Amino acid sequence: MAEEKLTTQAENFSDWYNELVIRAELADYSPVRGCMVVRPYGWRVWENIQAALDKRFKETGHVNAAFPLLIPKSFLEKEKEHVEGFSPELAIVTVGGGEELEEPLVVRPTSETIIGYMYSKWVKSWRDLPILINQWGSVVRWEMRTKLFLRTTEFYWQEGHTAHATEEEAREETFRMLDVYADFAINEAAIPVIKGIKSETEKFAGAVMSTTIEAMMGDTKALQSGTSHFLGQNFAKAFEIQYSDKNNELQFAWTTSWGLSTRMVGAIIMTHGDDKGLVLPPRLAPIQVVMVPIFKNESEKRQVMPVADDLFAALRAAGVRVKMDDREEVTPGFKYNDWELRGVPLRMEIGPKDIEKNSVALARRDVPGREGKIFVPQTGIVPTVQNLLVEIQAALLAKATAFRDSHIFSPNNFEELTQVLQNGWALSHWCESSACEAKVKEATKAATRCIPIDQPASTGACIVCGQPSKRKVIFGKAY
RNA sequence: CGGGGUGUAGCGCAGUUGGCAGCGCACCGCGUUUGGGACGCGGGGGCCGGCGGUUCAAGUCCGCCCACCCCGACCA
Repeated sequence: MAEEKLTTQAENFSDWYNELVIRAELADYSPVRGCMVVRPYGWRVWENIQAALDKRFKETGHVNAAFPLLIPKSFLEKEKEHVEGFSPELAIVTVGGGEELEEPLVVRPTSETIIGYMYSKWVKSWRDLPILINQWGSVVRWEMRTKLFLRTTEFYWQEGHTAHATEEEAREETFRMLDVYADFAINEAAIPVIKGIKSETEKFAGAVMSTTIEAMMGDTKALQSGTSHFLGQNFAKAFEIQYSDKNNELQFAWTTSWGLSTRMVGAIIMTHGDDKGLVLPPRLAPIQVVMVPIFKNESEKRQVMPVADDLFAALRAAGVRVKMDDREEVTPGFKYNDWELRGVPLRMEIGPKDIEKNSVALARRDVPGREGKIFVPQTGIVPTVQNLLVEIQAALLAKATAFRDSHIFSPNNFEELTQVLQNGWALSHWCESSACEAKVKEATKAATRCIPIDQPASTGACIVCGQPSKRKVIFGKAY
């Protein structure tokens, strides 16, 4: 049961987040360092994310499968950049069944290697391509500093792995899945994201090109919320994924991989949450409408409950995720705060006055106080609620977009760049050299987030060194 | 691994010159309450992070160790 007030975002955004995750019962700390327990309420959010993504994966021709958790250590070593990137954060199993293993097994940090190995077995002919497989699972990366949902030692995600006959096809796939992620983020999570390409230093270990959707959190820090990689032939060569083309010539395949994790839950919390707690987008909320019946005594209860039950049944029959909070040991006021903390988009209050007037009170989570509370007739409650949920979903996206756009700046020089990065992102010309990127990081702790894909053609001078630049990049502090 | 901090009930904390281990919230029971975080009465719950030392006596003093948190280096 919730206690009193949350730390406010202004007081300490990080404390606000940590307290909220615990008190809203999304997740809890586990006895194992850096690992988290996803509690039922948090997991239902993840399940809704999974459903929305999985539907999109299927629509774009992908199928699900499952690959092993344990991978021979030698597999990781077959791709040079991949092993360099991941070896510091591997968990390694050396004993099984009481015996020292002949070859140590790594707990997968990602599955390019073992899937690459399997693809080499499955691919013989151009007719075997493309292979479009996704897997839902978890991976382990031995992180130094962890934070619930954002960075934990084990995290849950999906990883898609595809193999194609041509470079062009593989590049198309990379961007197709980036579009899927962006569509999901915007239309399901109500998080405006910027699609872009990662710099050389920020890209995935082993990729030729990494793309990302970047979101701005409520403290203006950036969160990479999903990534899609064009792997070129790097893994195909390391694992000998080869096929005979139509001319019977042996070719290496071209592969991609793309992932989105439970980090998305953290993104939702930090994009929409406020000082009263969580604010969940209706499309992903485990509970879309919570009903709070109000009565003082048995006689009022006998009047109120049958009507409340009927409304509940009508909403549920219409597919609305509705919950009746019929606890009698806590007051309605307590319930209001409790469900606001948990981010339920819409609250319905129904008491004796409503029975008299054939009305109910509806309170929007995204509009605080009296302004968000309206009285509507019980008649037609289903469309009323459905329309409001759609409205709330749109309002969340609009609000988050306005917030983000008001915190993206266009500094004119390096000095201004360091200034604006204290309170947002910078969109600037950049020569794409690692040296200039490092200088910005040195001065501000901010890195390049991505080169936005959708940007008007322009030429300019690198904000750091003044060399000519053809594209703008986003700089920002990141999680 | 560097810098800083904290370990006392589930959570947040107090504990004076060393002298019966406490408070608030949460939890359990009973009753009254219930349209924005109700109240009364009665209860349960402790290896005071660990080990060692000083002392008649240690949550308190001394030493060592451990864990966790925050800030950096690394990261979806």
